[in-house]
Amino acid sequence: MKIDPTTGGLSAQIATSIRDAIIAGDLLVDQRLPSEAELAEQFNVSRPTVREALKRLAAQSLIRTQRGATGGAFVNRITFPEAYAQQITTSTLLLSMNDVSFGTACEARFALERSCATLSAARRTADHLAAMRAEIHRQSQPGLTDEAFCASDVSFHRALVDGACNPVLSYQLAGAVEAMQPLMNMVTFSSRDRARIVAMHIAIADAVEAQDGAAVASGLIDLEKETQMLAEGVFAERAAQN
Amino acid sequence: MKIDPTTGGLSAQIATSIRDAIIAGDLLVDQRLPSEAELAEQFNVSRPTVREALKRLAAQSLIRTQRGATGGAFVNRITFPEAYAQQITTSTLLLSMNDVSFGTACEARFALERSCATLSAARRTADHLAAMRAEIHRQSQPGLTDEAFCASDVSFHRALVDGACNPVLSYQLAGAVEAMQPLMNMVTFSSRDRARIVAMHIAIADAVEAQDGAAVASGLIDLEKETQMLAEGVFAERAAQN
DNA sequence: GCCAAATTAATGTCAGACATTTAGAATTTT
DNA sequence: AAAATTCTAAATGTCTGACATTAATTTGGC
Repeated sequence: MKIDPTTGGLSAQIATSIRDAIIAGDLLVDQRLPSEAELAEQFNVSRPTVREALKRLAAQSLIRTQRGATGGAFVNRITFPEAYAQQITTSTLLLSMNDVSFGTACEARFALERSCATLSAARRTADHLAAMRAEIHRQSQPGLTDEAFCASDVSFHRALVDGACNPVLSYQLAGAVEAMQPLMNMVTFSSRDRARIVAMHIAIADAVEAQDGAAVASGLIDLEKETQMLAEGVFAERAAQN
Repeated sequence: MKIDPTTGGLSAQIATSIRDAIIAGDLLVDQRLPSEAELAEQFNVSRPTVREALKRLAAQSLIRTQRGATGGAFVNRITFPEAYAQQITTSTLLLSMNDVSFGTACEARFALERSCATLSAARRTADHLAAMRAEIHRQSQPGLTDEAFCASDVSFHRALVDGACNPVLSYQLAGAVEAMQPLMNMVTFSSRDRARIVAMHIAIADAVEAQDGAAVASGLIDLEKETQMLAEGVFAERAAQN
């Protein structure tokens, strides 16, 4: 574990050093790191400095710490839910902080989602279908808030993605789909808009049920067009008000 | 900024509290947080505890710190390269730590990559094409190490993805494509295998040049089949040795 | 009026201590 | 002898206080 004295602070260097060891496979999952005192001696720094480095790694779920006699820092097995959460946080902030246009984000989102149309049509189980139908039903309820409508929309698409039965695909798409939610919330839907979207969701669900991948993909294309058009209208209206 | 005393340690709670404030928009980009001493007073904890919390946030690129008289912690604008790096780290570890099969990861990767075939065919510039051709040339050189061949393969696909001219798409796919590299490195390619892969790359590049999105997608399907077949062979051989 | 030195406010680091948690060993009790 | 309890040790979590380092600001001298 060598350190590069040029970059950042000491704690950052130590964190990088340990992270590289984990990535390189020098430290295996569930392996215990030396105690904080030992690390401090090894790196020739004080214990608080080591602790800051360990907190950095803990923030990325690379390690977990345990108190007690046999405690210490352990290399953590990153789980899919943890990775989901991290990716969604990063993606959401990236979009909200970089003036990404609605059109660009929307295009990326639907392009990615179309990638699992074929697989989802082929492999979806009854559970996935049921989840999609349930969300469609929820969306059709009158008096739903915009937030609730969007949340249901996200759940619908998540069910579609999960239908591909590929956890890696689900993970990658989670960021793309969920990170869009704040942007989607900027668009308010009239009840007529909602009806059209629900109709498209029904068409997609029908295609998934019929295991017709091409129809699923074309349904998603229609939905993207509709979404883009709606957003354009909303933004044009807002621009006119100013 | 309230804290939930039930979960984790103090520093984790403080980090969560500040992170939520950033996500909610209470703290804007480039806005300065209170000094460590002030935060310590606000949360009624000591300075080291606050520092550990800040290090957690710094590890996620949510804040940056600056020393000096006007220094402090500032809300950081997450840049695409930073987000890339984080996503690649997370994705790589997720795959390597969870016994994800080569087939599953490969399927996800190509499915995602196909999603930008149409866009890339339509929008690619001369630069993207040149980058693809350059990588094909590099891959054709004899005596290349397996690592160098795989690295060039990744660069080729990155150029293809970037051709879609959608930064959000590039970002999302970076994780999928690059995270596969360690798994790909497990497969060693004979010179005959390489020749076939290069031929497929040429077919894809030709399709991109001709702006034929369907041909790009079908080229990617062929490439996925070839890759899966090669991997199957390698794994079968390894199993036979044991 | 301009340049250099002192000031100041902030983070970065260190040292030592105490608190808390937990596993395991030692002890006591049944 | 076995089981329950207590004790102990090792580790992280936290606090206090101090000093080092950095960089903007102010002040002083020319």
